[in-house]
Amino acid sequence: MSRKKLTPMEIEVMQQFWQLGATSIRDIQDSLPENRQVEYTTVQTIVYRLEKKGAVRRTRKIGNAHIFEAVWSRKSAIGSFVEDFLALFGGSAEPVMSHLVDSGKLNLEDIKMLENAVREKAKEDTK
Amino acid sequence: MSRKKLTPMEIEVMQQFWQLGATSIRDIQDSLPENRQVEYTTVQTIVYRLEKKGAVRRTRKIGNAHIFEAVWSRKSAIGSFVEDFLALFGGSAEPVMSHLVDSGKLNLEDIKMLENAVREKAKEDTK
DNA sequence: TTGACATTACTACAATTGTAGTAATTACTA
DNA sequence: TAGTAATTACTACAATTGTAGTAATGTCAA
Repeated sequence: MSRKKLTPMEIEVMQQFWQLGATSIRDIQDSLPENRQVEYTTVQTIVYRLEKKGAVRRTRKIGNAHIFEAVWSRKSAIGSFVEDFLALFGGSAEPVMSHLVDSGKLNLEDIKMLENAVREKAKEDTK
Repeated sequence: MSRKKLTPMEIEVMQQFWQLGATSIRDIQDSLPENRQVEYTTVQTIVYRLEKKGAVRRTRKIGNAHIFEAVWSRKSAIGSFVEDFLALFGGSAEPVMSHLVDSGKLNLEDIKMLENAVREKAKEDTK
């Protein structure tokens, strides 16, 4: 069913849901980073759009306010983002990895953990 | 100077420049994947926008046609894409790596190469 | 119960993006 | 050199995105 894509601003709001769990629009607004403060109704619009896309849903009301929660997991959102990204640049993970190494975002420790993860996965897969 | 961001369609066209080198709009159009065929003037618009952003430039004319070439390298474009992506999801490379492992896009051989690359880089850095 | 404050539901709007049409111009061919 | 085919330069336009305003409604405290 190929879920609709999220825009950067929508992701930013989703981050808050992933962090806070079920919560109100006001709380989302308050939890945005200082340098990203926007009006209440701006957050509201984004949340409504996320709802329309199926990324969040209303769960209940507290007083006057609707409480929303994420429907899409962070993991899956990251997954489709990475997939789209890779597709755009040819489908291979290599260029991304190269960049991470070049920019110093990956050290030997990270590599070690990755290696273990890959081994684990291999074990899982053959089970 | 924080270069302007490229849209997905613009990236798609840049891919062709990176592949073909200096070339004409017609050739870009022809080289797009079959499932992405668009009108000549569509490609033209994208190229003009890329030119405005400084991502490509005109080099010379062949007959009637302008020849354009990439100004921004593939490597740097990928770099800023990855950076933006990471920033959006918290700045750490971890979630991306996890996805690559989970989706089977990284195997032990890839890891080995990464490890070497990291070691090489470490050596470079201390030099 | 009522009035103030919060929240909702709805509308707006400019910039960007993907897509393409059209008119004018250029260049090669017969 | 004149006609035609390609290319350019310019314009258009709907959908999406980021941002927010406004009017109506709901809720709670006094």
